[in-house]
Amino acid sequence: MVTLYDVASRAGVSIATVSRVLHGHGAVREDTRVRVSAAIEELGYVPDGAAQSLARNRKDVIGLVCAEHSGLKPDQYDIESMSLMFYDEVMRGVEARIRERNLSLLITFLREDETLGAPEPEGGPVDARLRELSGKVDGLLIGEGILAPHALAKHARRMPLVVIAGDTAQKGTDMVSADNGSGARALAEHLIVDHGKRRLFHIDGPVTAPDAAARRMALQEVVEANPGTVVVGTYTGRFSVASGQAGTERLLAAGGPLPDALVCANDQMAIGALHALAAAGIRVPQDIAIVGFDDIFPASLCDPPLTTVHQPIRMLGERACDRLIARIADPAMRTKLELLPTELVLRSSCGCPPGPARRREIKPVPRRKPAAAPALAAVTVGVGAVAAKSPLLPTTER
Amino acid sequence: MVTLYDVASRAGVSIATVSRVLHGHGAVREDTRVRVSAAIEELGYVPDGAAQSLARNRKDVIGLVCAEHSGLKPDQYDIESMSLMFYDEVMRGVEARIRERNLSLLITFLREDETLGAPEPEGGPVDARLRELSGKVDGLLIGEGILAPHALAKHARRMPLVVIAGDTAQKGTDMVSADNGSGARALAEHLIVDHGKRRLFHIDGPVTAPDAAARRMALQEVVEANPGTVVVGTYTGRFSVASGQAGTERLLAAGGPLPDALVCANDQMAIGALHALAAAGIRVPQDIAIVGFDDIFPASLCDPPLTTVHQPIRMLGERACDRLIARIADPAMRTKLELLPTELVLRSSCGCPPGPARRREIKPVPRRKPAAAPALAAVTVGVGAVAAKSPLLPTTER
DNA sequence: TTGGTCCTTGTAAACGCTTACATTCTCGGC
DNA sequence: GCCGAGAATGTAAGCGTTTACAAGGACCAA
Repeated sequence: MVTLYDVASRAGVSIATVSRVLHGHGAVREDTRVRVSAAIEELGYVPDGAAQSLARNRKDVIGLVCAEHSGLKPDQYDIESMSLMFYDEVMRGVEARIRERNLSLLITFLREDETLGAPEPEGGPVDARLRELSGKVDGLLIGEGILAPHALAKHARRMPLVVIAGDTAQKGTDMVSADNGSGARALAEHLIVDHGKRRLFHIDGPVTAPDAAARRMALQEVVEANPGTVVVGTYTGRFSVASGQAGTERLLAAGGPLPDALVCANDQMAIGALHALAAAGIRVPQDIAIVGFDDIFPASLCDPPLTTVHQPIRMLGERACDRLIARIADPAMRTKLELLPTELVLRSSCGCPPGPARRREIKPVPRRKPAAAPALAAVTVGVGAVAAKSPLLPTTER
Repeated sequence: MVTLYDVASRAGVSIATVSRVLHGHGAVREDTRVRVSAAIEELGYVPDGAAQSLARNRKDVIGLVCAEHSGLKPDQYDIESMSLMFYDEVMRGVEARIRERNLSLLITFLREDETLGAPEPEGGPVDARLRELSGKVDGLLIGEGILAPHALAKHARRMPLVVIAGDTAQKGTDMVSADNGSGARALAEHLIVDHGKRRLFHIDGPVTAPDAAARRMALQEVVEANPGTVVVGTYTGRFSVASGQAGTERLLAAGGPLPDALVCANDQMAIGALHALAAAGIRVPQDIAIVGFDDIFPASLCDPPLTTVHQPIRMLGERACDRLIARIADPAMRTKLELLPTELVLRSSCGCPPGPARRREIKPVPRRKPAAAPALAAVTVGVGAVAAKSPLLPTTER
């Protein structure tokens, strides 16, 4: 291994001078600079990152912890796992920011079976992995649902940490999330106001999922705000295609008049519903409208293409990264919850005319203040520039 | 920051003892061990990764360098960029291996505009990024086409390095790649032998792409080996949906009898071809058969579902990682090119009956020895276990 | 008791870098 | 030719670990 000493002795200077040349810091005479540069080049010297970190007292590395589906074999890499793309895109957002600042990105996947279930006991495997990780980074970005709140808080006390797409009710931790509530609200209003749908059937997500909760609450608010509108039934699915299909089959089996629209808590379940309806010979959107949520890639491919809500996933990564870097710089900064605006994507499954998708920016709607959480340090709703320039539900062709 | 010294003084021992407890190395009396563990826990001590790396003289980190498409905005995250999933899946393979050995994974994306074009001058941006990276890792995994061969060789001399899916003609560097040749050969044989197609039209990839070259060569060999079979025309596309569509439109515009089949160098172009044919009212596979390559996710969704060749992408990551770890352990090891077997995925676009995809393992076919490269250090073709148990083109239902 | 073994623990020297501070040059003004 | 100010360079003290080696204790046999 080539070290500073090797370069120094080759160039006939001290290691301090080599270091100065390397970073262009102190003043170095031009001819020495040239001599040293030559030595560096000839020896192929590359500074040792570990030694630099130690001496500078910072690692210039930030860690990203993603939740990975468990036991997924390569050939099962199907629509269910498309949600994997969530972290892939988050990662790209993070990486873009990281790079601008000359930092590095350390990635860890946590398997589903490691992360779910009861709050992990102290010293469990996830806890241990996280500890080890934290010795190698300046700060941590953690995806939703990876750690139980108390464990999260514990780690956050020890090191800079930002949660991505977490439970927005949780306080005292930096968090960046998509504005599920406003998205779901806009979607419901589109169905009810624009398309005059009155009788809705709700294919809900799991009760444990915080984003499902936000979407559910928004739907209810819109329904309440529009007299004559009613949720004729709810099926609690598991965010999978199969459960969307099952829920729809059960709805059909129950008989009675069809509802006007099926509101699905995510795209996968909407796709499942589409399958079930097609099998029953029911036409979408003529006989019944369907909407999803998330705008996963296949949403634009199915028949009819799905009206849904797009999440700014990559931006989630960027913002979370910005926040983390800010916190590393100032550990005393107040914690914040930042909600990013979503976007309505109108395709034809809701009854809109076929053709290219139309997109609507969604103006963030201040959430009902959660009764039990008045002490939230700060809430940033939406993002200045984007929110400011968008009037309520403008339609923009792209 | 809590250090070894803090723990040591709290437990009333020396730092050496704390270190021993931490790693369970030397003998430590039970009661001291307990005392030290308690101190560690109470103080929330986490060893500093940089200091450990420095003292141990290894980083326990490996780097993965991926090529990212440039200027891709979030809402353009469409089928063209599905190839991004390539690295996402490679990454998961790598991560799986990394984790088993308690290493960490450092990720860097290189943008297309940084990586393409003429061999980069010394000290260019990519070179600089790579240098910096290499100070932080024990070894590097580099994706195809990121560095010009000579630059690659230069870096490989300086540190352990394995190329993923690179130009298989290049020698002297460790490389793990999918067996494009055997895959393309099997696909062509399926069309010609099993379906009796005789007149093929080839929608080829860019001349600069090494995998396109491998596929092209295999197609030609199969055609030559089957008298009466002919490639009636070739269109050189750019691996995009649009170019597949354009190539097909040009074929149709030329008039004359339709060929029996369209052999596309990747799935994206096959999908473009499908669009063009549908627009012209030509039925697939009744009027013409189509096959793609890569088995990207949407290949199973289009109409008709695409017959194609599946690449073991995740395994690519795993093998490359294994190889890298081996090289780190033994830098003097001979370099190897490892080709992983591909898999034929039979759906209905080739004329096979509709229904669930059938998959065929592909027995690796030794490649024609490239005339100009006899000095290849070693060639491993296929993978022992898989290759051994599969007779020529067995059909396996899954 | 004494000497010799183990077992346990402590001491101190790396590891390769950054950087505060000390030292040596260089050079213009007198 | 000398002085002083700045510029250029060198010296050395960390940074937080690991680990070779030394040293101290406990215990047993003689």
